[in-house]
Amino acid sequence: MAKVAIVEKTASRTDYNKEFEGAFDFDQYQLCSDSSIKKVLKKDCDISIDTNDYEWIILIGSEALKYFVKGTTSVTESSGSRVDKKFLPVINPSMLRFKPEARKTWESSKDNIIKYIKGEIEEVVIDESIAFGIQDTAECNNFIKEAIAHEGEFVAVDSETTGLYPRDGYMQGISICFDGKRAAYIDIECFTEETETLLQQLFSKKTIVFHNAKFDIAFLEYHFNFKFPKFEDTMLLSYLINENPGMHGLKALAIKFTPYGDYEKPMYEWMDNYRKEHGILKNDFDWGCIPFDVMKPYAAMDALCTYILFEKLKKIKENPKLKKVYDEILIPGTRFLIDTQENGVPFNNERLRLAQSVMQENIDKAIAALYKNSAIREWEEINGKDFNPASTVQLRSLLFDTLGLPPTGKKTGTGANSTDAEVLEQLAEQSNVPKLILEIRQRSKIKNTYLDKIIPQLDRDNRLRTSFNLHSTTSGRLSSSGKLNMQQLPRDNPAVKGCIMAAPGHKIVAMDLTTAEVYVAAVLSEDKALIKAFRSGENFHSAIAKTVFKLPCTIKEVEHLYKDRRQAAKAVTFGIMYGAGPKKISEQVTKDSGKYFSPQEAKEVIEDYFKTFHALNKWIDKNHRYIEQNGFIYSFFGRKRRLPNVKSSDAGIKSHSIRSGLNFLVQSAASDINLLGAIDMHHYIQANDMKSRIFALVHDSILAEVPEDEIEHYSEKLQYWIQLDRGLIIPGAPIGCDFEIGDDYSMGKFEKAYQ
DNA sequence: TGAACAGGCGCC
DNA sequence: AAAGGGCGCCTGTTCA
Repeated sequence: MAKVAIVEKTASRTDYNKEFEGAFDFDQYQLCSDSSIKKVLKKDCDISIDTNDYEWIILIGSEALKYFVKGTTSVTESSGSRVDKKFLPVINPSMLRFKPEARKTWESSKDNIIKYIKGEIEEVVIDESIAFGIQDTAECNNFIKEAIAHEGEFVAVDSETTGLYPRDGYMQGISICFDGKRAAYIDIECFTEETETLLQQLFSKKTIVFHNAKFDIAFLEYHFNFKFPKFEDTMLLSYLINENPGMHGLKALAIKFTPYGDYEKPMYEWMDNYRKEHGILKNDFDWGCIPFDVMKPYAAMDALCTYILFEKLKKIKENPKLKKVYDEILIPGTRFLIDTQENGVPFNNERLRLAQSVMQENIDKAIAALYKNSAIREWEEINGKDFNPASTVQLRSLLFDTLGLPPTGKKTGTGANSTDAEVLEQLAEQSNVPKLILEIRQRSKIKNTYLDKIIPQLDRDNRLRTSFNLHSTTSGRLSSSGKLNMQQLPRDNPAVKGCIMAAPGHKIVAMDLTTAEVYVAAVLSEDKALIKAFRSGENFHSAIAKTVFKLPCTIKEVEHLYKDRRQAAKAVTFGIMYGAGPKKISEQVTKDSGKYFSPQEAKEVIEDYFKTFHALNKWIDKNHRYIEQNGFIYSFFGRKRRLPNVKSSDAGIKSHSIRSGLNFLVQSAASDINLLGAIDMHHYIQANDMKSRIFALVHDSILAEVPEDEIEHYSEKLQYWIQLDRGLIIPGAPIGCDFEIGDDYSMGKFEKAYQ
């Protein structure tokens, strides 16, 4: 019998003692990385066990993993898989009480570990017979010919590049696997015209499987002009299986679904050594400097694993709803986003620089004003260093110690006195410091996060090409990241939006859906009163306020006669979509209206609201029950939201899950209306050879640069595709589309503010 | 030096 | 009894 040790950090051993009972003999060790705890529990601590004494060492929880296997962080990633020959990391079973969703991971990890120890899992060796390199043209072309001739329908392809965006790097090589048994990494250097012809034949004949197709196709199109009529994406399949972000990387999936585990580790070790030898910081590492021979096994393994993953993950397509999401949203969405990203966001360099210097001046002025307050110098003398307004720790001590302002009672997550915007506004009456800090924060945010970041990343044509992601939200919304998150540009301050300018002869056309999520709720709940509000064609929140409060005026008059009532109705409408309670709604209304609105008043309005929208209330209750009973729910367009935590014994976690599930129903369908409309419009643009270019999506809006003579055509067709009856529609009252058209995305506000 | 966390804040 | 959903990214701080 193998000699096994178990190492853990906490002292709760009962869980796994029971789980592993009888499977094998094992010794236990407690790991204490925290020195203060270590002293107290000295007797239990034995972190200096000799690993040579054991054939296997089970590591419970991330602390234990980190201690023995350097460079690892996430235990969920490798739970149940062998690491570094003899270590078997596994998630801590004590978390199951609070996180029942981890039950599956625990069970399969446990089974795996037992198999390893009983010798039922054989070690796989990665060598030339399965992962090899090609640097010779003839050999390369023969291999591609072999791939073309192979009977299989699928070919996995992966590319190695020196950058994340096609214009920021070049291609080093591509890996191909056509039988799931072996894969080749081909050096780009050996490509000839014939190679490219053969590759295009391959890409045209077969269905090409990528892991993150958006990335590979963008590179392969930009650098070679290859076309991919049929492709699949293992990352998107993984997303269908588990919509929670974070575990869709090839590495994590290979560990989970292939026998090859963390095969790239030696390459990262090579990189670490190389950086150490040459004194290169992590961020400055150039992927181009990895020699072909170092890269080849790992690059080839990427294609091999992608192939294996596809064979396993494609089973999710047996679920007809998810298959539909994949075929009709995710794959067409990939194609659409490649083009949208390639179009890029048109920036005006001069405006960016102007805005940048204006922001810097404002910051300098505010800092100068700040130093006129003697408290700052006092603080600096006490602490012996310069005051940094960006440090919350320093600000906290300045406000509450040096200045002696009374804390508002609002705390941060860790129990310290908060210094957020709300607190600073409250404190502004007693000192000029909070106001100045707010000003510095606001301008610095705009400068640091947007202007400073955009300028150096512009492409030669002054366009910014950033990423939109299909796989990183639980609701099916897109996310945006990379060079710039296009979904969080300041809305009211024109400094950034004003820098997005259409080329001469073009306009920026921004289409917004109006109250999309409420529209979805109205359709799904079939609430007659809510539907009537949409049918009225009048301002939605005014119509709602009139109905809820039975206001004795026309809908148009609500806006100025009953402003407060309208505000309350609006807050409740949105609050309900998020599952907010009276407390939150009272805070929201107080904030919006500037007048105190008590939780009791909020409670009464909510009651009135549900009395008016009775069917909506019933629909919400019905779905709450469904979510609680089943632990998952499907959206109108077939997306699935898994919520295993509805079974949690923690009431907070449980109710959070139920709120998420309900919000998912409206958020998901609303954003899919927008995405499907954009995809269809994009196809229409291509089919009709229009010159309009969609360059960004923001959840329920679509941004495009449109030639002046196409504006009417574009707007009319976009509205058509958005309002198309996809089954989610109020007959006679399609979802509202607002159009804004201007030379820049601030719609002229930039000029007024800065020029 | 790098990673993780904390606090904060931008958007829909 | 109380309960706001979904994101990404900045700077500062702390610790290994």
